[in-house]
Amino acid sequence: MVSREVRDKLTQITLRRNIIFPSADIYPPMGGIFDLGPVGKGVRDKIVRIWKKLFIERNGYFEVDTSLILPEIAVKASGHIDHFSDPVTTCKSCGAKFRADQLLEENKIETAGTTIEDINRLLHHSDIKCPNCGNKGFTEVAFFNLMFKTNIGPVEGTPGYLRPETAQGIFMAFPRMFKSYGKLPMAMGQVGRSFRNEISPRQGVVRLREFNQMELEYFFDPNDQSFPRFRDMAGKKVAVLTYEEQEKSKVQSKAEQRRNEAKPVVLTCQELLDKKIAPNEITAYFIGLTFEFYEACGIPFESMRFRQLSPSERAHYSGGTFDLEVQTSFGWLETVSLAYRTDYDLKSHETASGSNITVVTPDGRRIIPHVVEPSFGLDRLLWAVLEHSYRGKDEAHDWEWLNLPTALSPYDVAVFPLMKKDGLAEKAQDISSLLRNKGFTVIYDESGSIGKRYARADEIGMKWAVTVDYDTLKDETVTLRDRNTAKQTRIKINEISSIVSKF
RNA sequence: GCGGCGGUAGUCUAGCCUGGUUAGGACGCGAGCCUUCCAAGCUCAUAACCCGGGUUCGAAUCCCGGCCGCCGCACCA
Repeated sequence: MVSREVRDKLTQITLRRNIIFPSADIYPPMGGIFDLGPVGKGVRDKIVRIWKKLFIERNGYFEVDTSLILPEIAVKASGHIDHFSDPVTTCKSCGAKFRADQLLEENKIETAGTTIEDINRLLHHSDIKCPNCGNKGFTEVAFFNLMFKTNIGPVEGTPGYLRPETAQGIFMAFPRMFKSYGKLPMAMGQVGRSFRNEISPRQGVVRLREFNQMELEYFFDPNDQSFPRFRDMAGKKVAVLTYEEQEKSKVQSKAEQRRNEAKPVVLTCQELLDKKIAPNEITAYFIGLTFEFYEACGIPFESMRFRQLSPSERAHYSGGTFDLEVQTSFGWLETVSLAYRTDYDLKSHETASGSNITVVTPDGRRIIPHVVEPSFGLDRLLWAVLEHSYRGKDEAHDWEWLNLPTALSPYDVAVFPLMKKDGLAEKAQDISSLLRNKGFTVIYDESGSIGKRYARADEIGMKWAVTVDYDTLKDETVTLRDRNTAKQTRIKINEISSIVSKF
């Protein structure tokens, strides 16, 4: 586990360097909403770039960008009106808040399919006592929906909602996309923002009201759950915490503790299939690909595991769900959900819209495709990446620094003149624009001493720093400093671009 | 939402208990001098009492409410 101290130190850096900071904070603060400064945005963009490479481009999948605003009928169909709002009631004696349906269920009163009026009646005609203070008497049950509601059109226009996940846009675009490109299996992904009006956001960027997702929907014929070229992934090693393993740990207390004490097993993707842990090649493939992605983002193998969810934990329609959890200062943190959603979503939209969403297979069957969905929480991943990259002082650094993978460096290269005078600054600026014109992102810094500038660059995780000194003026060479070792090598100016882009 | 604790420049913090300060310091940032490679030094500058109300001649300080944060509980389809 990453220590609490690391979280505090990192939080100071992210504020001091404006990597992540509270939104609109010239006004009274809002919880659960943050801005990214240039460095945070730079690192996050690079995480997205790697994701796209692996989850979209590698297998020729489609990337789309669907709307943030959804009509009410769509969120009704997806189940977010009914399942995404909690019936909340308050104890009149002690003020504790409860979910009314859970109170009833705990007292063996069936609530499935009941309306809010039913729940109210059942609750107020029962002898249920407050689990907190033991007294009877609850307030009127009210729904609290986690979606942001708005109006489409003028004041009293059609009700609309900010999307609570990016997935629904993909499902609704599926029929149209399939008609022009369609052949199963087919996959579409998108990177975008989603909104959940959390009751009490906590823990920095871990629970946000406005957050970023990277989701891929993989559509396939349920009669063929193989994955094309699965063999490419078959040997990939992953860590998995099976449901059985979680059950075996006999710690009686909280489910969370039970999970934490259970040991993940390291298996290849092929073994996931052989041992029947993964339901199909598709799931096994994406488990492997997710590990590859996280390792590329600098998360150590030992600090992550796919946890198989128990039947009671996963959504009712799910054919199997695995969460990727990463060790952070908050404990094991869920950052990816890999869900087998069956045909639930497409079927719901077909029913609600009346559109025909079936597709015809090559052998003439008319089916609704099934879906496997790897869904990534980008903000949580960004935070986990930062925590794992944090380094304190060491032999090569008399300051804190971020050991980000080269591919996640917020800018490609830093350029410093050894000093401002004698034309060094001008030469360094020339080199900066040369590199910028070649498409590199460059930070140029001439203030303070050279050591201070190295420290500043290290603190935001810059991998490379080029320094212009007096030899540069004589022979067109510069020194290239590697962040991790602080070692410098002298290279020609025209070699910079090949070395820096090599990674 | 409940309970406990907290909120002072960009960051860290002193002051609060025991009301009266030009609200102090450090780091950072900016300008300048100096400086031939890892947060050197000097000068100057920038910048803060979360919001609202109350008590008082006077509130960063005491009281109440709100907002936000941390910890615990609850919640997290």
